[in-house]
Amino acid sequence: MLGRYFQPNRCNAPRLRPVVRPYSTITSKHNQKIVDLLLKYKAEEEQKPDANSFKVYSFARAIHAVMNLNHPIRSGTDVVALPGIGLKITNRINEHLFDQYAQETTSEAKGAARSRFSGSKPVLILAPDSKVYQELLRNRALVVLGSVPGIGPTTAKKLVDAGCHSIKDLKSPEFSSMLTSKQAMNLKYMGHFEQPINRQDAEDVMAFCRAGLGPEFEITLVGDYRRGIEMFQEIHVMVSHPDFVHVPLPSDPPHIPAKSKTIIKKKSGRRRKDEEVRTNLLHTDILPLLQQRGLISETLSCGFTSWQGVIRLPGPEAGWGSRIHRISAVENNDGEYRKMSVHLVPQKSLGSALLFLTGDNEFHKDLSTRAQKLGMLFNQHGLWSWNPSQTESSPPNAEPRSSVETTNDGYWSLAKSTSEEEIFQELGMDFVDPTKRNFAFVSGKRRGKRTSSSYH
DNA sequence: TGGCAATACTG
DNA sequence: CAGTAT
DNA sequence: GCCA
Repeated sequence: MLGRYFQPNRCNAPRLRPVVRPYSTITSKHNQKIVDLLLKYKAEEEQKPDANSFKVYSFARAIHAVMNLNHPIRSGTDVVALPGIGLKITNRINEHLFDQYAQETTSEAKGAARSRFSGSKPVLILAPDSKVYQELLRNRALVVLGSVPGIGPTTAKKLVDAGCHSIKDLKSPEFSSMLTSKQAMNLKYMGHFEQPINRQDAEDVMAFCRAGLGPEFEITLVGDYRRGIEMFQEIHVMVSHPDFVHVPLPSDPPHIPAKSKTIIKKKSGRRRKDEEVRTNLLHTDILPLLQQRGLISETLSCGFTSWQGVIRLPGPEAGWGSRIHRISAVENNDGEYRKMSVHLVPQKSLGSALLFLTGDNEFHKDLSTRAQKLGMLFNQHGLWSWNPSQTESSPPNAEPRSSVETTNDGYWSLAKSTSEEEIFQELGMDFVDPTKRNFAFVSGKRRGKRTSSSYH
């Protein structure tokens, strides 16, 4: 499973017969056009290199359902209740019907007589005030509004019932006031976030940050970029500075509760956190600078050492323009906008943070598991060793001063954290190139790639 | 959110 | 014919 | 893709 064996080119498949279509001679008395439409979608899915066979089958089922109809489909309501036809196909059929209707009305306008007599197929004519046409309009509006991220079927229905029928309508204050702040933001940046980010975009952003923050800040592109991915959805940046040195201890005291003893919850240190939020370089320097220089456009969430939000792509250095120009561009929502995150990391934790922020998820989970098996703990701040309580006479020279009052059973001490190499070494692994940090590697490392076939 | 079908090929 | 790959 |  998991598409490990997919063949990029079907022409290489050795024993593939000419594509067998269950319905090679498909005719429908009343809905030929719609059957053709669905056949086209089915074929499209089949062509894709990573085709989903269940999806293909679903189209086949839908085609079958339509074929069995003994009356023409006029709108989605004729078809939505049919087994095997769900929301997406209903919407596609509606779209098709609407287009067909528009086409026919224009040809009617050109010459009523001609279209009346030359059309060999039954012509679908709908009065603009007919119930069926209203239904098509409503469904079309539901689809359009539902295409805004964060607006689902429920909100879409509310909006349509309130008289909102298009994205343009939605942007008027009357309707945009019905949106949550998140929905409003997704509307504002519609068409931006779906757009892929390429490596050059990310490099431009990094260059812009470097120019804006000054030489003492060390800036690294992490996430998908560092794993060598060509196109991705979000830019992740790691920032460090010699003045930012705070390395928090793991908050969960014991790593493996051999016996589920009383769970110790220490909520001390709150005041500290508030204090740090104010003095943190992220809040005092990085974010204000990036904002003033016209990069940051929106803040989605802002935590202690990390920020996530929306930026305006600055483009290559030659096209950065003036600060004023960029600021006004952001104000007018001009330019290209993408999601970005910034993580402020102490230099001491550079290696573990790099590992943590580069990912991917599976790889990083694997590291955590390996650490656990060694009785250690891996997080973005470091690889930690657990030192059992020093009731015995072995107070290690690590850094017991930072043990705080976590528990009486022992304390965490930082084993390795400054470079990826030393962390790999400590975990007993060879260095893994960032481009190899993915599920395939993790699973391949565990056991040689075997087929699932095994006899018994 | 995750399970899902049909069939040609293999031995 | 059943298991498997697609 | 659909559906429970």
